[in-house]
Amino acid sequence: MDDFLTLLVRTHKLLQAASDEAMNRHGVRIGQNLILEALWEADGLTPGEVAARARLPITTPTIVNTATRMEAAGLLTRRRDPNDGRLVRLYLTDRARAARQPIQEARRRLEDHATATLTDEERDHLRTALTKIIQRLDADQADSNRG
Amino acid sequence: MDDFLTLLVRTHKLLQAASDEAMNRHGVRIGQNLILEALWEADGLTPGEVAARARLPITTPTIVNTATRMEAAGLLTRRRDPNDGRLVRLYLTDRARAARQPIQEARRRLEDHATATLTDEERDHLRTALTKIIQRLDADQADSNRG
DNA sequence: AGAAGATCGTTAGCTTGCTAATGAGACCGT
DNA sequence: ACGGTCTCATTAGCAAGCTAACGATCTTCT
Repeated sequence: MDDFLTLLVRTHKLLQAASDEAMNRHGVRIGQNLILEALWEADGLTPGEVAARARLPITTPTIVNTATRMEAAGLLTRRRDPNDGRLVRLYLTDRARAARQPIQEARRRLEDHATATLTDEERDHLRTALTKIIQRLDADQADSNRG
Repeated sequence: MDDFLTLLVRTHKLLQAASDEAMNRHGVRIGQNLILEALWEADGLTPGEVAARARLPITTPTIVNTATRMEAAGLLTRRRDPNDGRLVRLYLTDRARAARQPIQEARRRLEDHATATLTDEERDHLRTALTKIIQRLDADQADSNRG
């Protein structure tokens, strides 16, 4: 009988691998997804804005490094903000915009596939449990940040 | 309302961070845990054996690289097998053996803490759901490995 | 106006994971 | 006995994440 930590890490690893494989077929790596999602919603954000608006906590240096790889892959371009020389704005290329539908579709299908053997009730329970754990651990972090 | 993939990645990230912090207090990093667990059970395994017996799938190069860091940190020593020159055996130091109880205890406490706001029933549901997902995705992998 | 401070992106350097390529050693068949 | 093959650990090189340090630019205060 495995402990919960192990089950969760195992699930995460399998899902990340499957996500990466699915996205690869559209010329995108798993680590680029958060940036794509943010820029699909609002093109021309700065790295700091992407980090702040991403659906998951991510640091600015990670955005910058990933953006560099995406630039090399022809997925986005960097342009200096004309009004504030400190800022750099990230703009998606046509290729990155075209990948939106297929990638979102692929991720939705993966999620459905992974949870296909669960009942609706089990899916609900799963979301509830994960949400509770996140709230609990987030609260700890807030505490430690307050010192 | 977040999708399941996001909830799971978020949970994983928080738990990994908390695990790493807990283990740091005993001079061990999160990535070293799988090797420690394997060698606590059976000291003197080879990198390949550690990879095969670890509680989670992990590749041999990852074992080798992590073992190098652990050697530098004084957690283990490498010794060539006298009967087979290809093999390298990994032996824990006293320090690594002494860390066993506190680390296992810390991980157990973390797991209890993270799931403290769940009912027993919710915990059961969670394990069931994760197990089902793992089985599902493992089956896919087996398929693709068969070609 | 000019210095001090705040706010950016970036770089440096680390850990953890992967796949593919290397090289040393054991084994097997002739 | 020795050439080919198989089996190991290791190395090389990449992606993705982090914290800390750096350097450029804005802002603010006197």
